[in-house]
Amino acid sequence: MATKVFIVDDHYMVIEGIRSLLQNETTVEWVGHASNAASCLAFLHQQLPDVILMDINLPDKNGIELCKEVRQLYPSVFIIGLSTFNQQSFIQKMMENGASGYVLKNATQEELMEAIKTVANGKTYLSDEAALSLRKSNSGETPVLTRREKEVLELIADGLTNNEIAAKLFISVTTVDTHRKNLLAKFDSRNIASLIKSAMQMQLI
Amino acid sequence: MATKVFIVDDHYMVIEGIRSLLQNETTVEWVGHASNAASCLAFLHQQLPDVILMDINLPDKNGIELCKEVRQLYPSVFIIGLSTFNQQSFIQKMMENGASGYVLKNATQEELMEAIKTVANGKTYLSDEAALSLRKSNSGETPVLTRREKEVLELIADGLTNNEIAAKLFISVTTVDTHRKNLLAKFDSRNIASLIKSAMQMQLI
DNA sequence: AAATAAATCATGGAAAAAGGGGATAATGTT
DNA sequence: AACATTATCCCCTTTTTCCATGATTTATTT
Repeated sequence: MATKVFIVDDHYMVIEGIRSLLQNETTVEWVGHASNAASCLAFLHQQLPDVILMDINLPDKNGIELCKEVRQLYPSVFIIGLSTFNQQSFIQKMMENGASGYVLKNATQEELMEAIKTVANGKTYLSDEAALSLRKSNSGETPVLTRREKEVLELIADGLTNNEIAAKLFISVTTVDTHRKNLLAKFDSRNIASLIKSAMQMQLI
Repeated sequence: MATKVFIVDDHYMVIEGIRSLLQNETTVEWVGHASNAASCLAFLHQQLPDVILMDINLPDKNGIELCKEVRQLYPSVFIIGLSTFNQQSFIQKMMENGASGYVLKNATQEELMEAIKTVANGKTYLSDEAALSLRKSNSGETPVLTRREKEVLELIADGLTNNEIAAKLFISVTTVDTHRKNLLAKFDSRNIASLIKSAMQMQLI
């Protein structure tokens, strides 16, 4: 029996591309597509595919959240993350939220088919590039922030001073200062300017 | 006679999508595709299309530079920028470097066809979203920086202090401080943290 | 229960940035 | 030549950040 595949992507050209790649495959059945999270959920209410190819950038909700929701509601449906960029943070978050695979949009037909087949069998598929950039990120760079640190970081980036942050979070200024110091250490930055730049590049803000 | 169209995009799925969208069109002839700047230039050496659909993110060179080069070498070839995002800065730069149009990757078949037809006739085509975000950027926000200010901004973002920047640029610290103050004013920021965030969002760093 | 990690608070001092004011030379534009 | 912009320079004050060092109370995990 053919594997039922559903696509969620807001880029018409990508949907067309995938459709064209899959149309000659007999082991795969295209059951439909959605261009946003809402219509994806509506579709799943009617019919369940085996595998969903899901873009991480959607207009109404980000794919990472949608991934989590779908997995909770329908544990039998496996999800493959789909993205233009192979950014560690995205791949990681997607996998943490229940995705079974990750494929870049420059994947070949063979790669895509292998991903679908692998994931449909309950296994995990990572494209070579994605696996590489995951390993790279785990073996260095991207710091792991605590909840509080993230919170403080956001406020710093919004231009608040330590005093203002302290007032806002109902904590002492010295505590904010400590968080700030820890942030600088974790990012290996000399000052807030370069810290913000790094954090933005790593998509942490 | 059919309009000869060539595609430069490093995403296989997008190429497939466009090919599929164009294959039933009799007024358009698909003459080939390239997945990077180098092989695009190699192709043009052999054969000249009427219109090139060009992604702005390419592995070896960014589409903006490639656009400029192609227009200088082959003024008869018109270029349509192609991108996932409708970011003012990209659209603007692409148009400044000789592109005749800009289309988002979520464009419909009709939109794409209209863009190709319009551009092939030597006119300009901007997708609605692109035109909107261009107007938005021109009518506010994004500050215009001088050469020196940009230079200083980069160094600040790299974590250098005023003293270090002064030493590096062979100017006085007070001058650097003035540039800093002007930057803060232009970005309407209270401090460097929020300035860097804004500048990163506006793709100025 | 013990160990680890996270969040909290503190002191004191040096360095840097932010905010206010003003001024002159060099370029580019009309 | 007149004007506008850009780049350069200076002083002074206050605020904020950065740095070093240390410590206590909550979670969280083993």
